[in-house]
Amino acid sequence: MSTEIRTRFAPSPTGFLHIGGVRTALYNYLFAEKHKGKFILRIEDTDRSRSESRYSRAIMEGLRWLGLDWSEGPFYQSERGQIYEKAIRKLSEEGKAYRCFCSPKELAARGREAESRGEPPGYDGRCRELSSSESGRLEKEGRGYAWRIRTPESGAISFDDIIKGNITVDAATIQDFVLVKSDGGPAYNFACAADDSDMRITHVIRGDDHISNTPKQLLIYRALGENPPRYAHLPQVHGTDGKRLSKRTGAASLDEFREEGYLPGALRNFLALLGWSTSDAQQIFAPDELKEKFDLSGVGRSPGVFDMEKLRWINGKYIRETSPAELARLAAPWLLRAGILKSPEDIPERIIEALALEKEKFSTLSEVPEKIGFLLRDDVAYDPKAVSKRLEKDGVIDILTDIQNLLRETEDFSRENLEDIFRSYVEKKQLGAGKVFHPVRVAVSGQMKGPGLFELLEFIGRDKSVERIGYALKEYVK
RNA sequence: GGCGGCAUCGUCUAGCCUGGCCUAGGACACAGCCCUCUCAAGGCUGCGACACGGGUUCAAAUCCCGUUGCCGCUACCA
Repeated sequence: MSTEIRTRFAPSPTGFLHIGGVRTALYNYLFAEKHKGKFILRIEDTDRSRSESRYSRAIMEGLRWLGLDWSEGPFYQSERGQIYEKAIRKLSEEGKAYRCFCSPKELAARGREAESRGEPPGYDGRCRELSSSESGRLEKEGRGYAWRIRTPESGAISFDDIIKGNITVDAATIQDFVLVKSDGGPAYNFACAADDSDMRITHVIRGDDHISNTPKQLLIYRALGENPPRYAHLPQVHGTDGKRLSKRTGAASLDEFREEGYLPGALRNFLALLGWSTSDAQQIFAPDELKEKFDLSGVGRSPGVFDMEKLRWINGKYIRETSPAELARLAAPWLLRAGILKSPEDIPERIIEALALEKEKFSTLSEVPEKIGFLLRDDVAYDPKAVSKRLEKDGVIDILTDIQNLLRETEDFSRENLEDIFRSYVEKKQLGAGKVFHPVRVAVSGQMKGPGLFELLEFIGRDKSVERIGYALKEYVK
């Protein structure tokens, strides 16, 4: 019988969800899904002064938006005190942890001293061999204390990382680090290992900035007498400048991507590819295809740079595959803000039609208003460049006049029929198609770019088209 | 400083474990062409990389050693 795969995402609520963290969450989710296991959410809020519940809420909302639904949790470390107390009691009884009465101030001072002497800073082991009577006396004096682990003085600690391979560290380089802080709360490594153990996590998938923590956590597992999970350390994600991803290099928090108008599916697709790939280098994945194909063996070892251009490309691909009606629903917040849409509940058919005409031109949802605005406004904004290039030319006056007359008489204003009319006119007059199409396009829309001419005319309608050509003739054509 | 990690086109990467099929493949971006009424989309072509130096071998991107560079940890932060 194979054991259930259990992964977890363990953010600390000290800020908004960073895009690197999102990728970590995604890999954990995908790995668990692929193996029909569980994906657990654990909020690491042991830093009482920096943790805020609004961040926890934002993190969860972000994960839900991305579709990374967790199967257990959220568990808050701040509510799991009994777990850590029980563990520390066991360790203390077995002599694997001890109380340290040195205050942070003293520690810092001794650390600086050691450094000035050219020695490595860090804990000097002063309280390690305190007798129980001394220890009791110090406690009665009312001195605060922290719990430290008794670390081995020699030997090798090694583990086989799924991504990085075998990693070995000399135990002597690991100090007696703090397990429980003097405020009674667990320190990171302790809370993490105690929880991973308690939650029966089978695979710890996290950023490789945690590699140096792993031996410490292994030591805790060993002291607890538990079997450690498998570890998979993901390479970091950097910005274009090679540093940690930040606002300066584009965007850093999930919310920013959401506000820019990236689709959750596109972001998942992009993030999955940032560090992972299939051997055939597939770029675009259908819904649910990621969780089938994802595999930790396809994760690379080297850090990656967040490529905004590629994200835009993927997002555009996803937008092109979205139906106009769905797209209208998704773009509603931006349309609303631009004043193009009045109510998100009631999306006019006309907006959906406009979207259908311009769909392949958006990279993000935030670009939608500016790109369909010219189709929907009543007054045409004539682009000066378009006017000078396509209207202020010889022969335009005759062409527009002819076309205006033809359109005025046209009952069937469908794109197909319009095309027939234009084609036969062009043929009859022995003109190049562009010679006719371009001025009409500008006269009717004010722009040089846009949908195909016949779709454009059909969309605008006969009366408006005729009227606009008349206006252009009067105002712009010489 | 110590310890650990990483190193293929500008970017994401395939290949590395199990040397030869690699005159190093794909994707984004960029350039050109095609399609075409414009802009896109799409198609095609091009540009473009094994960090450096030694070794092992008939043969190295792939194995070994060293150098360099970048990153992380070295907290009673997580």
